[in-house]
Amino acid sequence: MVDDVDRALLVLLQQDATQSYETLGQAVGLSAGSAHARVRKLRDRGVIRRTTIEVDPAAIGRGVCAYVLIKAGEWMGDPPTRDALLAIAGIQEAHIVAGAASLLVKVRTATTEELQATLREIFAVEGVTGTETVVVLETFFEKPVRP
Amino acid sequence: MVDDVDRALLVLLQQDATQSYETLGQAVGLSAGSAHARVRKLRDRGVIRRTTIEVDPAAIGRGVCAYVLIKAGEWMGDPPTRDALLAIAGIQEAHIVAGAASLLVKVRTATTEELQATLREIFAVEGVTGTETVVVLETFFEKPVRP
DNA sequence: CGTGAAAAGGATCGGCC
DNA sequence: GGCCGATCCTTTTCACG
Repeated sequence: MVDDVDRALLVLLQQDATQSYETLGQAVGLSAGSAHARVRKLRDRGVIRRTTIEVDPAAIGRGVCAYVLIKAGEWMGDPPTRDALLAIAGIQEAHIVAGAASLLVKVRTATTEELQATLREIFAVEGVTGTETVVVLETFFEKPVRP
Repeated sequence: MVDDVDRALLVLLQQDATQSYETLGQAVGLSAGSAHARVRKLRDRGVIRRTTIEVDPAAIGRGVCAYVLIKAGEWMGDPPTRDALLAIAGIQEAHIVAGAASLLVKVRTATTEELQATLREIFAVEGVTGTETVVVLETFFEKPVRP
């Protein structure tokens, strides 16, 4: 389904999605046309979800990062909960998790005041009985995925 | 430093970094050339860190996702710790955090057995006195950052 | 699946407002 | 800063192995 050449292409594109198919092809021992065909198929199959840019959070007023574990008194894995969390601007990711907490969300804000406001919003969501916040002081690293 | 037009460009590029500067320019009311100049400057200033692809984790054998809170008996915010964590294949992100735990890492593996192996590797790192693992059952959503 | 080459469309640069 | 226009390069497609 995804062979070694595909994996190599994925790694290269994760590093830099602006390089030409010519360059890409040379790196994996293929012609530009073939490299292109491979990548198109990866896109069509959904292996490549999209091409994006990585933005420096601090440069756009999102310098504060925290993970919030959310405890619930009821099942919160349904669309209404999802929509309520989606509507909170400070929340960037939301996951249903196993363990003492029901949900884990990643929050990014400009200031700690905004973080506080976001926590208030989280508490206002139906079913939330408690939160535990882990504030990120520094990000050590973020590796691209190795396929 | 980053005005409204820049912010609009960042949002558009996060959604789809493959669109032409012509399209981009029309969306923000600029010519293709000017849109291009804006984006280049955003790159040069480091606001745009890089252009990447988003890969479906399940498609490349990374279907299992977990967050691990790491407790330490000593300060673990120095390069040696960083390097030790970098060397662990299953770890995708590592953050220094405030709270009961010292570090928070994001782990992605193909299977729960591999997750277990990764936890073993984490315990082998100098200074680690305990871990608390939060397994992700389902990802609700991952929003692009709104500048 | 791969290749090579032609056609179409963008990226990029310089001169100018 | 932004616009326009002219190259140059890439993406994209196609007939063929």
